[in-house]
Amino acid sequence: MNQNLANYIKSKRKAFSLNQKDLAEKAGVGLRFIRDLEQGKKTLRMDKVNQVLSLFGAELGVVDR
Amino acid sequence: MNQNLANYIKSKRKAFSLNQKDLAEKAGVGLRFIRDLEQGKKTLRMDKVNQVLSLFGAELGVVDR
DNA sequence: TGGATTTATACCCGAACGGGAATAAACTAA
DNA sequence: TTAGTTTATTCCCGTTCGGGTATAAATCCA
Repeated sequence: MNQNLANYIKSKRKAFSLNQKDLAEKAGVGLRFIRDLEQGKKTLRMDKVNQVLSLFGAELGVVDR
Repeated sequence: MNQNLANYIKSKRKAFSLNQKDLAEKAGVGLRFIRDLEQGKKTLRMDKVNQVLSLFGAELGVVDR
């Protein structure tokens, strides 16, 4: 799923024609975080991830594996 | 959604007749973490949350808001 | 090909997560 | 009630996340 999360963010970002820096600013997180996120880092903090997802009308939730 | 995550864990835990201590041990996380989780703390680390969810065949994923 | 833009990697460091333990509170049963 | 179990609150403290920055690598066009 982490690959999915990373890909979701990456594709959404590109769909909005944003670069990582712009996305970081819009989401209110650091550039480093966007990079960790798009590279599938697994130890991210949920609240920060949700800050980014909310820009795209999404959030973290429980899904079946 | 955080309330949902908290409630999901809590109801699953009870469905398996586990107390927080047992769940913590089975998931390989600290008791403090289970408590933070069930009380809806938003700044949890994704990997730790997934450690717990995997016991119930679930995981964190992107969902619509 | 070369220059500009974008992305990736590496470092420092403050802030806070999470483990563990102690204590208190809440709940249940006898 | 009282004892026993479970859950909640609070502390110390090591580990690491995430911001910021600098540098390198990759990508994109003209």
